[in-house]
Amino acid sequence: MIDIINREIKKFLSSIERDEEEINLVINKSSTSILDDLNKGHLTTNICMVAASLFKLNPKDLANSLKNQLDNLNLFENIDVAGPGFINISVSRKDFVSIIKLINDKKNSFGASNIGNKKKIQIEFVSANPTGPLHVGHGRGAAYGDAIGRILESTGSIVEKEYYVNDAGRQIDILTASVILKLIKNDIGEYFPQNAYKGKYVEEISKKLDQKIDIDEFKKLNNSFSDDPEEEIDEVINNLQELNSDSWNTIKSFSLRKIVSSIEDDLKLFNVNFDKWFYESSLGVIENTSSDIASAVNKLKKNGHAYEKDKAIWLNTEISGDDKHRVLIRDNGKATYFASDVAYHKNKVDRGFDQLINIWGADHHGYIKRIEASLECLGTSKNKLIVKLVQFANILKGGKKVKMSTRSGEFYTLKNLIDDIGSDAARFYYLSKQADQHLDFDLDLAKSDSKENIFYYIQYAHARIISLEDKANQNSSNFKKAITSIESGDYLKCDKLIHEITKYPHIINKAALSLQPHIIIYYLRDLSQLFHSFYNDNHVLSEKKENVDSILICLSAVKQVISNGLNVLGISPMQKM
RNA sequence: GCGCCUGUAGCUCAGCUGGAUAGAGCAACUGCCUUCUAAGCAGUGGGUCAGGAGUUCGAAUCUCUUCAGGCGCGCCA
Repeated sequence: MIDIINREIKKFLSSIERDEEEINLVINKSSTSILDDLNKGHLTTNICMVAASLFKLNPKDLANSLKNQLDNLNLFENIDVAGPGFINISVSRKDFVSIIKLINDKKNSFGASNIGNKKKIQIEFVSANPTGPLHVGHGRGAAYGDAIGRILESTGSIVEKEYYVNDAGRQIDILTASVILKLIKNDIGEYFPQNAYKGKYVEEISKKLDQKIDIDEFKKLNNSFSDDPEEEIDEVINNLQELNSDSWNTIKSFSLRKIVSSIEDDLKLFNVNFDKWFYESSLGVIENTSSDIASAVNKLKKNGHAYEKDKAIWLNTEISGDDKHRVLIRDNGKATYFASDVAYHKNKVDRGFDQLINIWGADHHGYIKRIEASLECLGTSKNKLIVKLVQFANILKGGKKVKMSTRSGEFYTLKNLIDDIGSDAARFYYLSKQADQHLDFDLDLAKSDSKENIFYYIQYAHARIISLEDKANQNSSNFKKAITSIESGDYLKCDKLIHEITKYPHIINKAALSLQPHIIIYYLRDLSQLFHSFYNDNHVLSEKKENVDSILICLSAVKQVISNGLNVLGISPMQKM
């Protein structure tokens, strides 16, 4: 219906003799949409006001001529010119209620579209260092990345979800050292460097190690190290590596494997599944000229964006407005983390994605410009990459912030959260606020049984409809599959609900285009609120037979929309509460 | 100092590619369960959209500026 109106608007605009460019501008700046308030009609367009301001015409005059043109189509029930120049349109009753049948026919696929045009999109998210369990901060990135993946997929994009495993850096050496120190703790008097990982999981990994690994050499660990915590941990790492490099490597890869698989397990519990786990180490080392990392750096050197200064290799990142040049290869010959990341992004581009989406913690925002610069330097538009920042989440328990630092070892993990309130509620609350804004995640609220707990409020609507259907089936099983009394206009009390479910596909499209899952949550709350209100005002099963038939079919569409909305967020609708 | 995010009701937040009277929930106060799930519904009160200036027929929304809060500014990862 909106398409028809838009076509007429185009015709209308061409009739006022303006060049095509101007007309397109008007079309882009205006919008034809579903009216918020059903009392005003079903659809609305602000086109006349936009055109009036651009063409210096009177908006009401424009609106009246457009109204006449639309009237002549004989398609609509009623057309009003309202306020400063809105055109509000009411469609026929038959068209208005047709959405019910459409939803019940399309079922799970209602709301799906092809606006994504089969674009190949890669989303990289979570990508937490594999040095410990995921904490609640990572959970937000996981929920967000996975949700936009689902939304984009349902709107016709081809999505690949990827986790980048930082397995090549110093952090893994610290982890390895931590595990070894736990192994030999009885021989070295419980010595433990300040900067080593102290969490319980470290000891658990050490206990799972194969007994046959030779650890005797490690017991000869020096007994004095630097007072500086950073230097201390490096000295310990070097010392351990020298004592037995074979065992070191074995323990290192074992620890990494254990951590990655526990991260994977936690994410599965959270209903997040990655298509690919990409290891930083697979980019190779700079010394190997055929490695990804060497070829990326060489390409940058060749095309003049990278240069040598003070024995280091620098990249000129000013192309994207970065404020200083960045080091790729240190003066000691080792590649920086940035160099790996440049190579990684080159690798992604080479894999042929149309769009890359990175979801990063907000503390990485300073990093965006240099990565964009590296893409430009490698001959790829920086527009190929979208970086979405996820702000921190504070977890509140009893009104107090819950700590989450990895080093100290004591922290509230994502797993703890899932055990506490369940994966669905956790995902829901993570998604309930725009990702790039601070979130206070109140655990007491997530468990509470009031209307303030929107998660249950929405689930309750879904469960109530199912329960109503069950009751109806017990009473009598021969329901007509027809909405006769709603269509005829005999029964009007579902109209607000019908109007609301009409909006759903637009909501999904909006969420997809803006990468904002929270839009769906607020929509579902509004829909649920309309349902609860309807449910309280009307005792469905005591209505006369034709009405009951109609209402049940309508509510089944409402149920379907709630279910689709939750599913696209990775949340399972509840059948019973 | 520079950069990014934020400031909307007492509290937690929607609304932001400019559009109709700025919305929810909580908290406060009133009502509604011998009938389909009260984790529900209906109602009342509550606003300098942080302050100021500008652009516009029209600004919570765009621009500039001030103030306040969070985060980031390594040859760390």
